[in-house]
Amino acid sequence: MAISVRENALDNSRLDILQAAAKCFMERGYAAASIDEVARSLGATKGRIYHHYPSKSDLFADVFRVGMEMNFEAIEPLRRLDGPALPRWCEMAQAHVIQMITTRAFQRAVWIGVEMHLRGATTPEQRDVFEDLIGLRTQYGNYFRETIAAARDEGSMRFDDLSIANQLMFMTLNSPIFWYRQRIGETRAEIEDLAGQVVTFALGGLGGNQEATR
Amino acid sequence: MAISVRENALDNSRLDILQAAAKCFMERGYAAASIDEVARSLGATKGRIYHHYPSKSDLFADVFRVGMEMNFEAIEPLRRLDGPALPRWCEMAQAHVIQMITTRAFQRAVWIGVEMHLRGATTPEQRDVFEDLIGLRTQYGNYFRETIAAARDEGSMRFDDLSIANQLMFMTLNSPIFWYRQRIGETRAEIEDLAGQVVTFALGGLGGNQEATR
DNA sequence: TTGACAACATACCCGGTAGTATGTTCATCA
DNA sequence: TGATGAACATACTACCGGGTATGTTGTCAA
Repeated sequence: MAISVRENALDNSRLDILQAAAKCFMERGYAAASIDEVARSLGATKGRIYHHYPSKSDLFADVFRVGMEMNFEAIEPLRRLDGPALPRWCEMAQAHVIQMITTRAFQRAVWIGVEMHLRGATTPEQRDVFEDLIGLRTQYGNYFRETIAAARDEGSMRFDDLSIANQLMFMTLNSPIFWYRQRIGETRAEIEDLAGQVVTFALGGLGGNQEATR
Repeated sequence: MAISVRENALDNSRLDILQAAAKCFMERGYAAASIDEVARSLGATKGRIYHHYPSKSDLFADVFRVGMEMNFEAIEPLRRLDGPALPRWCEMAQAHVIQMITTRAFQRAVWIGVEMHLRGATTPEQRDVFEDLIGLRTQYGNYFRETIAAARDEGSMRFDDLSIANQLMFMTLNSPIFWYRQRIGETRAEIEDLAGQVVTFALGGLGGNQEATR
């Protein structure tokens, strides 16, 4: 059908914009990233972007949303696994870290958005849209929070305050968005090994029983 | 002496500016923070700030520098302690986290500066000044890096890649600059307990022998 | 007492950027 | 085949914020 082709083209065009925007937001931050620069990196002009998004804020929000949607997709099948919480957490954490690495630009934008919200660096108009996105992020975070709480109850993790533990865990698991650099010719196995080291660190931090999973 | 009084007044004036600037940079980020806003939070105008600093970039650099100087002061006596590396690391880490909490605005600015450098979001003029500051930060980081390397050699820590472990450790120890909120009537003991949880997480992440320190 | 200078405040310029208003082109459809 | 609208590009405005040029006030030194 012609319509589906057009809609597909539309979606592709929007996806291109989103990817370029994510990269710019990652490289410059929200305030310093300009719409002109996003357009220039696409070989286009502002007109193209403002045709799809009413404002810079809305463009950023869409990057945020798509980033979170990718995260949900990545762990959705894992969080429903049966059995003890510890191996389930390991699977979820590993998938999360790989997600941070492979969709780094989007995840960096998510981080920026969360940070802006925490700092209150949002205008009243942004507030409503951000509330939704932060809600998504909180829900996603709760999946992990519930899992480590269960693991603690099962005796396979040991930590004091749940909120603090969750904070520190995410700080660790998210950290590749800051320091990861893509190597030329890097294999999937190398990325998984890297992610494994991050997960191992987080597991240790949560007082996890290393022997039980190795 | 009259001169020393005047110089002292100068230093106090500059310190006020630095504190206000650190707070603005923390709340808005480098790009979004404006000189006018820093001045306004001091009940002053731009003139005062540009009298002491030639540019926004130099003001930021001074915040960065002072933040790092405070860090060095905090761990200098500890890093020279004799004995095994593990308890020394615990002391250093605890002091570091408390530093992150008590001088949060400055440390947040340090983070912003490091991030800008990593992203290459610096102008050629900023480059030279930033190189110095990043050097300070690297030197500081090496104190910890050497300590955990020693601890691993001594068998009291267990991790794979030293660089990654150091990255993840700092990510954990620095994280209060993002999520810590001052509570009214909070005691020193409560802060130390909070810091203790952060240090414990990092220690576990580094494969530290928990029993040896408790 | 007066000249000089530090420590600001005031007023201004100007480049960059978000957002808008208006073309332009091309495909689709009646 | 002509009309219509999507998907952009072009040209423009408004404003904010870094930086500067200049005025003002108080202090100290000779």
